[in-house]
Amino acid sequence: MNINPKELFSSLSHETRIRCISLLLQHEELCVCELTHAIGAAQPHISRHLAQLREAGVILDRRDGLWIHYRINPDLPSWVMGVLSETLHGIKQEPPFKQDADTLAVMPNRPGSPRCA
Amino acid sequence: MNINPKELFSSLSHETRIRCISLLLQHEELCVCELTHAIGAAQPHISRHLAQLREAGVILDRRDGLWIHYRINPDLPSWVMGVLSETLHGIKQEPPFKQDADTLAVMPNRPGSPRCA
DNA sequence: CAACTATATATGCTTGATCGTATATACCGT
DNA sequence: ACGGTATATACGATCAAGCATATATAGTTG
Repeated sequence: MNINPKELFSSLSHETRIRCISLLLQHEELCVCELTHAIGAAQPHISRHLAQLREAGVILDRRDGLWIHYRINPDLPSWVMGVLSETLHGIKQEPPFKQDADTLAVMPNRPGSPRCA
Repeated sequence: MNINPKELFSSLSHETRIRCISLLLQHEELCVCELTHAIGAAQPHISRHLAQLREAGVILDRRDGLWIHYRINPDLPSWVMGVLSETLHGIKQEPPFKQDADTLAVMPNRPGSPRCA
């Protein structure tokens, strides 16, 4: 796995994309409808930004029936994982990131069984 | 000191700006002519990108006669410093960052006395 | 296979970033 | 005050990102 810093930081320079990454760092795997619900934006908006993160190699997707589950790419270089976890640590209690996590936590009818607490 | 992640990552999503940050993380303080020489770009190009980093709050400047010395803002939140040092660790041996550091090391006629090794 | 759900992509448009060059500002030495 | 050096900003043009809406794809269920 390879990624250069400009690509990485560009992929993170949009609030929607940071919100997705923040949620994915806290949940291992999430499908588009969960991200869409938590963030409260239109579905094509979320999909477009997830596609950018996927193209940058930051996240991976997995189809499961109707749902497509996204997760952080586990093969990212360790410095990139370091950047992401420093960021999560710095922002997860701040708006809108905290609210996103809370909204997701109480989301009804989530597909599949939640994979982590 | 406050900075939000979108601002931070936008300020880092240009190769020139990452190159400046990488050098500044290794040198405490550098003037524009040193950055210009190390990176090998036109002076207005470097100045413009330094201004963006300054406006984002990532770096500070200090005038000393003709020279303006830039440094990493020491009051950045610790997660931001974490992001920067993880990045430096990941890239400092890679091109063009390694070459920039080498070019700076052998630069003749550097202004002032170097403040660190 | 038709209707439905979840997700992705295309289209036309608007906005913002970047570039090269030219010029302005600030300070120093004479 | 003048010429020179270091740095910053302005200008006009180009290129990339983003948006909202519409539509396409893929899978599921009846």
